Amino acid sequence: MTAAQPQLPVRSLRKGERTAGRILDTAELVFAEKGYAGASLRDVASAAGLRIPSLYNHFVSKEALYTAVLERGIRPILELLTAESTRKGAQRELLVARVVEFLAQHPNVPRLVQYEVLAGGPHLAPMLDRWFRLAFHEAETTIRGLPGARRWSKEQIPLLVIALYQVVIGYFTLAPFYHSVMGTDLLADVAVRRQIRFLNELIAGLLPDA
Amino acid sequence: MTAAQPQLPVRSLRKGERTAGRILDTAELVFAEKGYAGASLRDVASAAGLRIPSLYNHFVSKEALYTAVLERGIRPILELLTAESTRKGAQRELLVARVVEFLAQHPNVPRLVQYEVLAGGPHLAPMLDRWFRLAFHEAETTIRGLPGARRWSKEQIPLLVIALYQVVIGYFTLAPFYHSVMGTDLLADVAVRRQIRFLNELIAGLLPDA
Amino acid sequence: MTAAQPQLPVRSLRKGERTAGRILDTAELVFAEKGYAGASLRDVASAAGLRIPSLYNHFVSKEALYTAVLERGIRPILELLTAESTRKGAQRELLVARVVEFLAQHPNVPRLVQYEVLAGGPHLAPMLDRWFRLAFHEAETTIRGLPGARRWSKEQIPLLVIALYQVVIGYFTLAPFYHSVMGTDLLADVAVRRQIRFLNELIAGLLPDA
Amino acid sequence: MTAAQPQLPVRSLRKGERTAGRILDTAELVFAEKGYAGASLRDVASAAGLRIPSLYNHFVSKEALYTAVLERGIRPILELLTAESTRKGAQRELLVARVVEFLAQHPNVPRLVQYEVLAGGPHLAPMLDRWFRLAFHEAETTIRGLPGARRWSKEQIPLLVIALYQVVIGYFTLAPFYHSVMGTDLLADVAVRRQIRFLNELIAGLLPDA
DNA sequence: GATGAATGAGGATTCATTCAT
DNA sequence: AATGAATGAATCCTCATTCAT
Repeated sequence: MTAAQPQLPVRSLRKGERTAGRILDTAELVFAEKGYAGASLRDVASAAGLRIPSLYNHFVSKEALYTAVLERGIRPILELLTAESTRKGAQRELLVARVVEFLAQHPNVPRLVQYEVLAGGPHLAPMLDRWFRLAFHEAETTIRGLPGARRWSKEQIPLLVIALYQVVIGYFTLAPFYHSVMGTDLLADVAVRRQIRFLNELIAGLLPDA
Repeated sequence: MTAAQPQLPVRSLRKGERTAGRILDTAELVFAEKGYAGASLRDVASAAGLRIPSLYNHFVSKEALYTAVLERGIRPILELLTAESTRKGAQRELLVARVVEFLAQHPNVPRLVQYEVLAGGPHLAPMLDRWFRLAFHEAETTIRGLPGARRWSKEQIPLLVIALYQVVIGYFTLAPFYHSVMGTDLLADVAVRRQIRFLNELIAGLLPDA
Repeated sequence: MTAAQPQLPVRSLRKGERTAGRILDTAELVFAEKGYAGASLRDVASAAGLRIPSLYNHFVSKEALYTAVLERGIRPILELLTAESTRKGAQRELLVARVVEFLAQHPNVPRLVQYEVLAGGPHLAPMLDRWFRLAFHEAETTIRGLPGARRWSKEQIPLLVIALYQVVIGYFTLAPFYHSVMGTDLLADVAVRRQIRFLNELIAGLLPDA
Repeated sequence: MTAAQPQLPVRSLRKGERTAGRILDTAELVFAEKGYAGASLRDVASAAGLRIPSLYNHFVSKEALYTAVLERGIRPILELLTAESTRKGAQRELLVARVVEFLAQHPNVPRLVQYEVLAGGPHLAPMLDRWFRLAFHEAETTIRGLPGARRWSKEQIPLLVIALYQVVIGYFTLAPFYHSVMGTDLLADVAVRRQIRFLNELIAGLLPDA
């Protein structure tokens, strides 16, 4: 507050901000595992090394914490999409790779989104709404501009978008369950790279360049 | 259920069975909407026109009711898959159509499955386990036997199966949210038929016959 | 439910109704002692010999219980006033006596009312509102019709009503505190009879008949 | 407060004392509105433009703050009574006027007192105890010495005191509620003067000089 | 078979208080 | 002197479950 704190580095966070970040991290994990209804503040607090009331020093309610988690998780994807949407279509392979790589590093996010979609989410995350509309419209127009899109009728384009969305998101959504049932860890590095390659070939198959 | 109840017409069910069925129906809806954690017996009971304790005359616990709902929802798909798996590969288009048609008529089922998969399900539904393994292995071997499979490497086949699974299931999972956000009802008859056609073309595109 | 319960006497209450009544009784006491904010459901439950959740089998919330207590306490006075208001003015001594006797037998009621008045009550007890308006208007017109009212100016009548209200109610409101501080029990039978006599003389002094 | 702080002008208060005074002011308001149980330190702090922990720099606990508010509110009345009690009986009209005027300028005080009386106060305000005993005894002996007291029996004198107490205090206690229900502001200047006149006439009626 | 009543366990949230800064 | 952060205790309330009717 006074000018007498000179050497405080720009990057450093105050204690409260660090705690809030830690809460966000653990809450993201808990919500991604159990969904909003299934997650209790007790889970979040104990995973964060706090008592329940302490959470209220950083977030005004369970719901506020949840939406904060959601916002923080989704915003980067949003930015990725809006940034990439200005580029030329030829770089669409890169976009898929980037999104998948981000999701692979934040595997909680697709789970949060899936839970939210299942719950009918909008009332909990109005921003999800925007994102969906944006992403789907964006994808549709992008695909329509591709030469390979001639294979699909006008009404099939949205179905293609939905399908791609499910393939991309669902891979991560399914991962833990797939691991426990089939024994294969889809989140391992090799697996993710393989999935990126697969997705590119899939897209190439569905939207051939020539 | 057995023929050993002489003085009742074959089709008729005892009152208790009718009530149990009604409970299953409403519970399926409630669980599909809110997931296991988010659904309360109060929701189920009031939707069924009963008081909570009455549920216990038909199911020993919330969990038992839930697994009964799950079993009843999944069994037909299981039977569909095992029955179809004995047929020749040329009929795979039919299989997709049948599965999708079943899901379209029971749109709660894919939602139940998705919630369950997200929750890490096995401990709640041991039968889901069997089904997954079976379905995925079945699908893999079926695909491997197709001529169009040459396009995909051995390691990509499971990814293809996962992708197809997500595309089929996810269509219904997403439907309510898609409706509320985009205004299009994916569960309408036309939409479902369009999706079946789309899926056949998609499969044809990914696994060309020649 | 069936006609097979013949000898059930009309007066008898079902178990649930008895319990609800008991809860109302103890809640009245607790709320009268501590006010709405100061009373906890724990107090009420343990005084009623129940656990807290059981209260919710009979009242949907703390507030609902509170308003039920308030209604039950105030209604008889309301009826007393409306019934008496049709009588001739000469019997006003009787009215005071009746009200005071009722309050003496239900000493919680004036305390509930006082707490409620202090808290600004209306939002908790919309019926209190009606009662107040009714009682004050009633009293004003009654007093205006008396010969002794000539002593007071038009603007003083409401003040007289307020004063009488405070004297009547306040006697019981003050009783427990007065007892603990001065050692005199204002709720004892003799004391109440003395107060009735005093009130009549007071009224006679303020509104002399001739 | 003491003259021993040379370099500060006599009237000025240190910053801390100013803050403490502000806290007392807002706490008085909050406690008068909601009572001790219904008021939270959050209410007090935010009304005072502070955060909760800051209150503890000035008062060691909620209870200490409360009793400080009570003391500060009641002391002037106490002083008024003890000072006036030495005067001659003929000036009793002045006494009533002074008390009522003080209460009109500090309408929170009668509310605090009423809440406290309802709650059975002594344990929270041992000083209230003294005051009550003093005030009631004082009033009794004063009244007994008046010529008009012959109308009342020995046992009725305390009842008369109680009645007068209720009339004086209750006017202010009722004011906010009366305002919201009847639309008349009893705390307005005219209303207060009218009440003073009314009280004098009331006393004159009950204790006629001749 | 249906239900009112009762309850242990747990839900989110508020509160008064403390302490380090 | 002011406050952000932390917390034990208690708040109201919901939940799944049981039992007597």
